[in-house]
Amino acid sequence: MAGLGGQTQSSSKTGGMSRIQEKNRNLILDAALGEFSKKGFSGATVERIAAEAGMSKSNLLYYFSSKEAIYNATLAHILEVWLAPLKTLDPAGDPARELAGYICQKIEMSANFPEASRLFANEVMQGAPQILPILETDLKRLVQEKCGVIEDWIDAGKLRKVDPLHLIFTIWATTQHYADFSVQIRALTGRDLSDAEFLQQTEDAVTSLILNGVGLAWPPEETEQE
Amino acid sequence: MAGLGGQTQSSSKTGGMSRIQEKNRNLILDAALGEFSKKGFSGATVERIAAEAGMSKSNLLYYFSSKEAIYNATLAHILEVWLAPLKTLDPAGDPARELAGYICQKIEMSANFPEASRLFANEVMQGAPQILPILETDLKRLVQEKCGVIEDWIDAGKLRKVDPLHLIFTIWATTQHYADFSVQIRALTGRDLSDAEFLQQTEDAVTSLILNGVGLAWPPEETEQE
DNA sequence: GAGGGATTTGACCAAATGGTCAAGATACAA
DNA sequence: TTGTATCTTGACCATTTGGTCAAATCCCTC
Repeated sequence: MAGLGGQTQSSSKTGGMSRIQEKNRNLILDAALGEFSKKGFSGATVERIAAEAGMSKSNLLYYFSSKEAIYNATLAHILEVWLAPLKTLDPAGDPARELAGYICQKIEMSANFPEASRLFANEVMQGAPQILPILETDLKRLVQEKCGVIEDWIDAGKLRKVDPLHLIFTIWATTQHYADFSVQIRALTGRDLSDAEFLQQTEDAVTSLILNGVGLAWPPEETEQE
Repeated sequence: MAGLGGQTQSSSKTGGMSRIQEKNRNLILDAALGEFSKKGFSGATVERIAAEAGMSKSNLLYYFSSKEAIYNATLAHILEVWLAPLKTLDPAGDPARELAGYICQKIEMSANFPEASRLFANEVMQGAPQILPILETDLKRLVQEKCGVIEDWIDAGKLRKVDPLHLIFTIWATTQHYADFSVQIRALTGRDLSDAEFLQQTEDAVTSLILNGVGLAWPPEETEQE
């Protein structure tokens, strides 16, 4: 495995692709996400991905040159949307609302795209063979920027003094846990995030725990919305 | 894979085993933990485990009848110690100290046995094919008991009203994150829990975040220790 | 130190799997 | 319609890998 290089030209760019190509690539990526997230890279088989995508293995290999290529494309495909929520943390916004919003976004990602979460978790747990470079550059830059935002909130006295890095890690850990360990959660509670009521409960519990953890009142006093 | 049944007679019971047997079984289990945690069940190979344990594949299969048997034994071997900390939550103790102690124990488990954490995470993420029954019985019972303890603290007014289940999930998620995602954490911070200073920082940050999250003062006022 | 069970191993096997290839089917432009 | 590029597939191959087996070696008891 050689790391996800530049050849992953366009995950969503439709340019220069026939209708058939675009349709089949999407079918494959969807199937691959299911298979890789369920079985991990080694446990996944090209044959099953092809079957799930409704085509022959040979045909799949016409679109992606190797198993690793499918894996990289799948990873690239989800990475963007997966890391997006953090970018929305607005320095100018109200810290409590910003953090609560971020937490809820992440929990809803876990609810709506649990497979993406597990794929990402799997990749990182195996040592991030493909995405390590991205973590060390793009993600690191983004995280440092947002740590700065949180620092500023702290310096402005809006937040209790907390290490921003560990706050971010805690938010990631907690929110993704509900996707990655959903089987365990279902075993213990009989429910998971696909249950709307449980989702709401989870958002409330996690948000209130973390917001109070950083010294912010939550839920905000309902004096006036405007 | 048929689930980890009763045939896993004795993970630590030394009875009825020659010295050679005990030595080799331990060598194998150690090697297997490394391999399985690094590569997952499918990615691991019996040959590599054997090599790591310093014996031939054939010999390994003399001690464990199949790859799955090694995997189950490894899982059983770590499960006990992995879930132990929760059992120490003492209803009679001071909630702040009890929770802080639990959190630190878990973080230190992540520091000292990151492979066990990743093996466990891997197993659960794949749907817990082997340990689901244990989760649904033993773990469920234990968690319910400890939720009761936390409820009692809340009813006694010692804790802010929080869903105990989500509190436990948050603690698990946060503490295990530092082991399971250590590669990502190293990519972002340049350090991980093997660094004593970072370990201390992490314990402080996580403990303070969660304890304050449930409405407990932390660190406790240093009035008098006795 | 001889006998016998426990331990160890290399040779081997069968199944699974990633990937190739050449031939056939399909869609689309002229 | 027809020719060509795109798309699709079954047959096939090489490698990996879990597991078997019989033969050899070791260890321990008597």
